[in-house]
Amino acid sequence: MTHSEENYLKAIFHLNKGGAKAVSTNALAGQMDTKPSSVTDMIRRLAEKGVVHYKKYQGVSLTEKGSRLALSVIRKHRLWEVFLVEKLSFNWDEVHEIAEQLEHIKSEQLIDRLDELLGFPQFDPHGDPIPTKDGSLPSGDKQLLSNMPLHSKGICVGVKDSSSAFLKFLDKNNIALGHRIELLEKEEFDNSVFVKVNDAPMHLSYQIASNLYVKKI
Amino acid sequence: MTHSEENYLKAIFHLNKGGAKAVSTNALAGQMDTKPSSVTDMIRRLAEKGVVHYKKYQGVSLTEKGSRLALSVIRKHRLWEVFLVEKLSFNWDEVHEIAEQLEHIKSEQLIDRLDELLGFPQFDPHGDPIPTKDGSLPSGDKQLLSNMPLHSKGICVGVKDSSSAFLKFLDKNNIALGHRIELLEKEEFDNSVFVKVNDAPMHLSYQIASNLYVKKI
DNA sequence: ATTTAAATTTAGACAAATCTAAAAATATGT
DNA sequence: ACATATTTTTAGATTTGTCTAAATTTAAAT
Repeated sequence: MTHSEENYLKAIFHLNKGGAKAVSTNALAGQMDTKPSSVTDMIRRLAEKGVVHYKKYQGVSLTEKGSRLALSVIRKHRLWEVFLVEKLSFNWDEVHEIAEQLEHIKSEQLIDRLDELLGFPQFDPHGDPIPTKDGSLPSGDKQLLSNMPLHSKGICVGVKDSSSAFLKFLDKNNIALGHRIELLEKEEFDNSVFVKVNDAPMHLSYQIASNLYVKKI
Repeated sequence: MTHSEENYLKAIFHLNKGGAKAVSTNALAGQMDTKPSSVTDMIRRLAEKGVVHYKKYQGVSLTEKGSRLALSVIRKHRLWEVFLVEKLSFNWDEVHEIAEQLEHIKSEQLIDRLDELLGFPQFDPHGDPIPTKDGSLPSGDKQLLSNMPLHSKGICVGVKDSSSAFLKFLDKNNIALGHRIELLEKEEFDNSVFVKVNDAPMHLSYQIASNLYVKKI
């Protein structure tokens, strides 16, 4: 697979997430920032390689093989994003462009060991789930409080940092597994959040919010 | 610069190392594992971009600009090799192919931070010097004690850390500029080294060894 | 120095990935 | 349902990087 082919597979995968029906040529052209005619050409090549289903005028969708490939590229992208943030101190909003390049590096072993170095993370810095080696996505309904959309509600289901200092803090502030959490406001400046925990309003630092897993309801 | 163009610059740089005269089309074709006619085409493109000097039938050499670019690619290659060995536990003989890909990733910031993460190494896992950000190659004969090959001998010529604490330590242990140093053994576990300083055997921590410059003899 | 050999360049072609402009198929509105 | 609008595909051209085969230039040898 060339870089460009991998990017098309990724785009088809993302556009297909919502509905189960085929992706239109125009939609794909929009996503790829290219012209519909170019998309048609590329789709034909991809169909010949057996990674997409394609019938003229009927849109395109991934085959089993194409889906595996797309997930593998997405896995690489998100693992590299974690690396950039965790190991090289990039901000979560600076890493996308670099990861777009790194995701095309070809070495199974490299990715396995990167995964290990990072402690087998389940989510990338944007809160998106990282596909596993065998191609399954961890359920999206569990995510870090810091990654939840504004005004969403959920149930506290876990912690990322399980140090006793952190758990003690949660205890002191009456935050526990099973408690309801509502995200009221996000502070741009320091990424801290205003929440209600079981109707008790409180202000949590980014430190805290980025270590609490919440299941959306 | 495209990946291919960067690879040509690198190849020209390496073939030029020995003699000062221009690199022949055939030699370059050999290095790049391609045909001489392809090389001619590429050289013309590179000349138009002002990164090589080229006169028909007279061979090719790097301009100032081309040399800077080549060194930058080599720097990336060698830093990634250090990363693969130090952080991902690859063997030194497994990293070349992967580094060939990683060296083309475009981000100044990425390389600067990688350099920092690795502790500003001067040599790659094969012992080749890593060009600095400003494009100078550390001379092969001065290097950190911690980077010296086993059983090599040298003269202490400088320190990296020049804090008084460190200098006091050297004084107390009778290590000074001009003293002979022989590297007897390296401890895998903590990277400490066993050395003889002017025939006096001693055991130095990695802390120490990675702050002492030695000139090979 | 003249011929032969080797190195280098040109000419023409091809695959990948893109574009523009025009044609064909599908969808939409009343 | 029929005309019109939208979407999609085709046709032909371009760029990058490569190739083969032929022509040209430089080097070598007797």
